[in-house]
Amino acid sequence: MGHSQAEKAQSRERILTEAARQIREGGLESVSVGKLMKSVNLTHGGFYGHFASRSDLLAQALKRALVQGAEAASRASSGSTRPRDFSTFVRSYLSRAHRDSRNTGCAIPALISDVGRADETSRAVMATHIENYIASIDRALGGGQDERAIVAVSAMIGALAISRVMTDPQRSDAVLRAVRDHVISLKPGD
Amino acid sequence: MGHSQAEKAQSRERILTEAARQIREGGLESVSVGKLMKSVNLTHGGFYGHFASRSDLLAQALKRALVQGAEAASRASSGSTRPRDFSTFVRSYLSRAHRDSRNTGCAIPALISDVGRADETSRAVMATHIENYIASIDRALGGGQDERAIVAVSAMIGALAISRVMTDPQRSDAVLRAVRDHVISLKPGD
DNA sequence: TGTACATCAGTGAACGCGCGTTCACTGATGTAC
DNA sequence: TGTACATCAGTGAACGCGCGTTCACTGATGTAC
Repeated sequence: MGHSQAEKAQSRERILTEAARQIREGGLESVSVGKLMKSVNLTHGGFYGHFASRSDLLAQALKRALVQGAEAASRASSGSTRPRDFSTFVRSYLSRAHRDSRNTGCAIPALISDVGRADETSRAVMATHIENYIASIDRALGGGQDERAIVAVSAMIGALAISRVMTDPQRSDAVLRAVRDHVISLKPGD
Repeated sequence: MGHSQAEKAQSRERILTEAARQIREGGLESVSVGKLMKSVNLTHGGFYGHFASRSDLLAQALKRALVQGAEAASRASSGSTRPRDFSTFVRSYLSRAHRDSRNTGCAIPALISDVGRADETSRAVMATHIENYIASIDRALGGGQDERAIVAVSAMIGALAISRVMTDPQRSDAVLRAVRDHVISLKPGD
C-alpha cells in the first residue's frame, strides 16, 4: 500500500479517539484489537506499529477518554472552555442529554467501577482527573475547604451512574433532578 | 464419582456464592466458567447441570451479589438485620473497612458502571435494589418526599466508588469523611 | 528536474491460547422388589 | 434386610471460535544524487 508519515500520525489519532469512545461505551475490557482496527478501516497487524500492546493502548485511551469527557462537559455548560456559571454546569452535567450520551460524555461515571478494580497506574490517572474536577468545583463554590466540592462531585458522579442503571425513565429523571437541585443549593447565596 | 441430590443443591449454592464474590472483585466479565468451577473444586463440564449458560449464571450471580451486599451492609451497622440508627449505618457504609472489602461489601458501587451498560434485565435487577436502598434511607430520614434519600444514596455510592479509585490513602479517606459528615447532616434534628 | 533506492505504514496469513459449550462416560445414590 | 437396576452429579476429552501477537511481505513515500 504505502502511506505517508503524516498519515501515520492521523491513524494513531483515529485509533486512540475511537478506543476512547469504545471504552466509555462498553468498558475497558470491551476493546479488542481486531475490531478496533476494523472500525478505523485498518487491519489488525498494523496496530503494533502504533502501540506496544493492547494494555498500552488501554492506558492511553483511558486518559484520552477522561480528557475528552472533561472537555465535553465544560463545552456543554458554556460557549467557551471554562465553566463560568456553577448552576449551569451542574444542570448540564445532570441532564438527560448527558445521561444518554455515554460514549461522548464524562468518562468518570462510565468507568469508575472498572477503574476501581484496575491496576494502580490506571487508578492514578482517573484519580488525577477526579482531583481536578473537585478543585474546579471548589473554585466555582468559592474555595476554602473542599468538603463541599467533594460532596458535590460524589453526588454528581453517583447520580449519573445511577440514572444510567434505572430502567424507569421517570425515576431516572427524578434522580438527576433531586441531586441537581441539592448540589446547586450547596453554593451559598445563589 | 457419584454424588447425592443434596450435594447437588450444595454445589449450586457454592458456585453461585463464589460467582457473586468474583463478580464484585473483578466485574461481570471477569467470571469464566472453567476458573469458577475450579475455584469450587469441580470440573467445567458439570457447570451445565446447574446453569443453562454463562449468561444465565451471571444474571443470578448479580442478584446474589446485590442481596449479599445489602445483608452485609445492614449486618455491619447493627447487631440484627435492619439498620436501627441512620448515622451508624452511614458511618459503616462510608468506612475504610467497607471500601477495602469489595468482594463482600455492597455490590452497587462495585458494579454500577458495568451494569449501566448491561442489558435491560440486569439493569432492572440493580435498579430494584437501588430503589429498596433509597426507600430504606428515606424511612431512616423520616419519610415524606424521597429527594433527600436520593441525594444520600447518590453521594454514598459515588463516594465509595471514588474512594476505591483514589491512590492517595489520605484523599481517599477525605472523600469518605466529607460525604459521611454531609449525609449524616441531611437528617434533621440529629 | 529526474532517477535509483531505502524507508516504513499498512497487509494478511499464521501462531498458541483460553474461552463457552457438548457429550460419552463413570460410579455412587436411591429405588423397586 | 438384601439384591438388582435405573438415575443422575460430576468427569474430562473434544469442538469451534475469537483473541493478542508476530512476521514476511507490498508498494507508495521520501531522500540522495
